[in-house]
Amino acid sequence: MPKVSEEHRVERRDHVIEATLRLIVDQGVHRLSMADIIHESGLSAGSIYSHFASKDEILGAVVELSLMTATANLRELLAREPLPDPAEVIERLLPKFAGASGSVALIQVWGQAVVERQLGSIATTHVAQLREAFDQYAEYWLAEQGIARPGAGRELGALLLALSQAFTVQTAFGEPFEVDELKASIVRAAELFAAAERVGGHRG
Amino acid sequence: MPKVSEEHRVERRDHVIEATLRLIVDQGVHRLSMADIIHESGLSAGSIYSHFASKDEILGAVVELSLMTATANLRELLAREPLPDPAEVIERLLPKFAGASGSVALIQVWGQAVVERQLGSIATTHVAQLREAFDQYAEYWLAEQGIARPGAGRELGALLLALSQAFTVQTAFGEPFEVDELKASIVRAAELFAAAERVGGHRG
DNA sequence: GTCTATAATAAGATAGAC
DNA sequence: GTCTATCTTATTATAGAC
Repeated sequence: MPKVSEEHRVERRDHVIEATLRLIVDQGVHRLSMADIIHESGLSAGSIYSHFASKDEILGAVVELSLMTATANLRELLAREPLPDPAEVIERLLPKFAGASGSVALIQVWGQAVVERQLGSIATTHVAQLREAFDQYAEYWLAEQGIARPGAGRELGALLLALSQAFTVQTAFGEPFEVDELKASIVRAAELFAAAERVGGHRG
Repeated sequence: MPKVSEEHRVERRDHVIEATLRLIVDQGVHRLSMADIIHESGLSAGSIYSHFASKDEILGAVVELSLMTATANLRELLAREPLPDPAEVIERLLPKFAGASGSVALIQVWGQAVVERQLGSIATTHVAQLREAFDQYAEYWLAEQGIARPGAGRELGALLLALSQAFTVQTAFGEPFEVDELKASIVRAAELFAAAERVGGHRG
């Protein structure tokens, strides 16, 4: 196995993937052409096609990277001491690009994943992992609040994942959404959840 | 003003818009070609171009219709007696197509709106209206629960709008999301909100 | 208004030299 | 592996008859 060559290969692929991601943020998937990717990456057509079989393969790699990034970020947050609060977790899920860019990219990625079989199955895998990470975070966070009811973590995890999706949508849109208001909603929802658990657990 | 002609015009436009929407649900915006629209609508190229200046104009109309539909549906729900519960409201927001299709279309529409200036401003308007309708629904619903604190409607409205966005994402994806779990989250969040208001109002 | 046929261009992918 | 040049097909939009 030639090691240098392998490193080079990965480096080149990442370079192309990131150029593509930038383009998607700027102009959207539906205006994305190979000519754009060639220009933005600074590589040539021949070079790109020696690393990717097709434009679709590049898109697949972009989808995978985007979704993996969110899960990786959440896992990193899970390991922090002290544990970040729910609003912070959701805010730091997409730091690949600053501000709205990560959200814009992710929404485009969703649009692809929802419509293309192959991308959809990639997405399913990563989303399941993201969900697990959220459940675990919720469990830890509830434990800090002195709550340990089995199942509570999963319930709050579901809510937080849902709210993180809303966060993605709203930051991508910008106007007329207000990020601070949404963050307040998230914090409040989590607090209400914890308070209710503290008082009486989940009433059926 | 020739009335028949005007009706005809609107009818033809709607026909094209709905054909386009079907295609978007099936194959996504990024694979949408005029040839597809021509075939799916059953009209000819010449006919379509006599009603729309360009493919982009068709897409704009699709975006506008999709977003208007959600607001219109919510307003209709607002007028119902008895008032539907939060989970039902969110579920019935996108009944234009049954099941996941409405969500799939809407996610595609978001992807477009987030990236194209012109579509973005259309979206901003409609989203603001949707938000207002949600606030009002929340106010009514809280009133039914015996809660009338000024501002409470806006707070719950923000939460419900956010959760409706998550609902759109999750129904569009399908696996591994579970709609019933999300609906349970929505109901529970609303109930916790109401319960907290009943006990002590919003603590700062 | 609507149709068929087609012009003009854009886009994905490959060939072949280095 | 990488480049330039190019092939081939798709694609948007229009022309002109009816």
